Amino acid sequence: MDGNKVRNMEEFAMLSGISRPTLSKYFHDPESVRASTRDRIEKALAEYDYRPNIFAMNQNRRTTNNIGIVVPFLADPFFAEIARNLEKRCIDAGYSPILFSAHGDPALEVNILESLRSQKPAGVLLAPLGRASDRNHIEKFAADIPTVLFDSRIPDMGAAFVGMDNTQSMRMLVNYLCDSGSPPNFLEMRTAVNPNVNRRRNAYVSAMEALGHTPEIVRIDGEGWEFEEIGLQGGLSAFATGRFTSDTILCSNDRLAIGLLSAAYRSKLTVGRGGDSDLRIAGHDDHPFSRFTCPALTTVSQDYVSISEKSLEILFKLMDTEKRGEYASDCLFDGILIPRASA
Amino acid sequence: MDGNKVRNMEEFAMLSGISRPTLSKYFHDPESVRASTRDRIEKALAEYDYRPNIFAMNQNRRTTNNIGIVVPFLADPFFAEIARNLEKRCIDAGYSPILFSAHGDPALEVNILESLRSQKPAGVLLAPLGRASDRNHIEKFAADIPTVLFDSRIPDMGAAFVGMDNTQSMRMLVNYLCDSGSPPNFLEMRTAVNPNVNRRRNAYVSAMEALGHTPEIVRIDGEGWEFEEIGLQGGLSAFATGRFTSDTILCSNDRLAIGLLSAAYRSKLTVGRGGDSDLRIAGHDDHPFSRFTCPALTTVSQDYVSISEKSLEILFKLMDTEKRGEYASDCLFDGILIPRASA
DNA sequence: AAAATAAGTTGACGCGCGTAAAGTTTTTGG
DNA sequence: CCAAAAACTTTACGCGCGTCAACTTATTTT
Repeated sequence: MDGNKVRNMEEFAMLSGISRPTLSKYFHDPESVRASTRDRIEKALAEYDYRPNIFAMNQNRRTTNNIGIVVPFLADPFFAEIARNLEKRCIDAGYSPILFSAHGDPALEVNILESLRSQKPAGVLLAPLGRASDRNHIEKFAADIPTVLFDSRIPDMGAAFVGMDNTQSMRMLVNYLCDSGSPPNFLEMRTAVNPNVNRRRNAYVSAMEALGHTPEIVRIDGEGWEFEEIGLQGGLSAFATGRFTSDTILCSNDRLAIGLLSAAYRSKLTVGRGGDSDLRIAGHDDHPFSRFTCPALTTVSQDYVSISEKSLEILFKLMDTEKRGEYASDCLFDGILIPRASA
Repeated sequence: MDGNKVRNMEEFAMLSGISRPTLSKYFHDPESVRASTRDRIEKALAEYDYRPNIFAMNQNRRTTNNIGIVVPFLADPFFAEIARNLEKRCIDAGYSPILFSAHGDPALEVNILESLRSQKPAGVLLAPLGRASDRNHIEKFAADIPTVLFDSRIPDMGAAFVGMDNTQSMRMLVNYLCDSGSPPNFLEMRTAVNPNVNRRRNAYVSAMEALGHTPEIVRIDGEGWEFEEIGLQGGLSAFATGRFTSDTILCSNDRLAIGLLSAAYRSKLTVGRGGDSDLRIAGHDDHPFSRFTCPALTTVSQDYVSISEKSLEILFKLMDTEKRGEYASDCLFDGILIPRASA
């Protein structure tokens, strides 16, 4: 391009010899104009430096082509990874993803939704904070703007949800652990951050009972989203005070398990499924780092790809349709057991 | 609020009894109107549901109050963490951060800068991909929009940079390792993703030579940003073929070290600074997970807080001033040695 | 209390683009 | 080849807000 900066569409219309309404159509959807016209426009585009003013564009449109992606805690690689997946898919579908993290703060989550509102996004993919979320606020938001919740379900909410079947996955883990060694204790934080944890605990209990074992839940202190640190500190004190009644410990998620692995190491306890180890430890989520822990962590894989794919599939339907509520039913994926060296 | 949706500023002016130009001033800067007027406006704001249309607001402004934050790879918790820091500071300063990740893709990085351009951000904080970045493009961008580069310096670029002093930090690490045991080998990827790695290697070499030791560099194969996997695979094969000439290995960054720890574990090599261990391993960056590896990783801390603080401080100056170039000099922070159990 | 200053009001125009209506040209299809 | 359909052009208005000029009112200053 000449580097000739073109001020506005009017001027570009002059220079390109195409009328402004046609250009407007083109920029909204290049396929909506005749191929020959498209060629002429693109030739001019190559010659002159013009890009439509997005603010003026969006001012008059009811919705933009932005898609909001909101996660509760981006410093958690699990969410970073799924956000990456979602972003890529949005771009491929011709949308502009805008990424937000609530950083574990419910007030910030509300702020994000508010500012998202004024962005007039075409749709929003929201992994809520969970327990701490302002349920009412989210429900109103989802009523106004096409929204798909993922990862963490909020009970009794009439919005679309995509996530994993915690009951299935925990049962599978419990069965595996009982098959291959002693029945596990369940390790969780005293204050559950989201409903997934509750569901996992309940699934643990019923899976244990179904096998005729007595469930044993160990709760450790700690608030917030620094799960590894909580797992480490809680693990150290639990080992020191002998709170575990089994040599096998099933953690409510991988990050807690990573902390617990660290606690075991520091407590000179060996972890592994071999008979010569002191402990077996398993997690849940197939966190990106779980493959690299020492030993590698046995876990259940959340299928990032399927979840992000399905989330967007439903969101696009929601955006197309006016009949919301049609997709309000949950879409749950089965987890896949990832047996590694730790259990 | 009544929930009375107010369409536009005109209507809100009627309802509140304040003239539109004054409202406009208020929304641009609440302090710019008299306290009594401010009170009246805020009272009305509490009563009616009105928020200015951001698209119409930004259309006529030369810059918005958005600040772009661009990182090369958000699934790396190091960047997630620093992004969190930057975001928070932006919000506290009254700006709206917009977060982007290039996901390791140079083309995407260019796209991000392009779309950022049309967002008219007040400023941009950019951690470039590094070697793969389109240097020219970034330079032009920084010439037009107040930009502070961080983490990865791009050589011969007349833009402000905030980062750490790799030379200092590596020298410190080398000295520490040589003091406490045998001189280290240096482990790096064959294809450096960014200039930091080169600087670290050179610093390693000169620090070793200064101590009268022969530097020994081990390069492993692998492309992209999946450093842990590369460290694991490269480590496994390096251990198997006996490529290390020392029992102490200094990795060019923590993520590589995490992979190497995993490789050592799988190769039945014990890691630690005790005399009874087979290996010592150290990293660089104080990655959020390095505290939880088994054993915990000895490393050099990048001071997230100082870096993000300084980056924004310089950016704000850049945004205020027209005299760019004044802050073009590098601002480097010293690393802090974090000795842990691994070395 | 009058004069000087600061703050607010009224009225009007412009930003860049969406979009509708009416007319013209091009393409398509029988 | 001609009629119908599709695509394009011209013209014009509106969106919500920024901002300027000229004027009026409220607050300070001496």
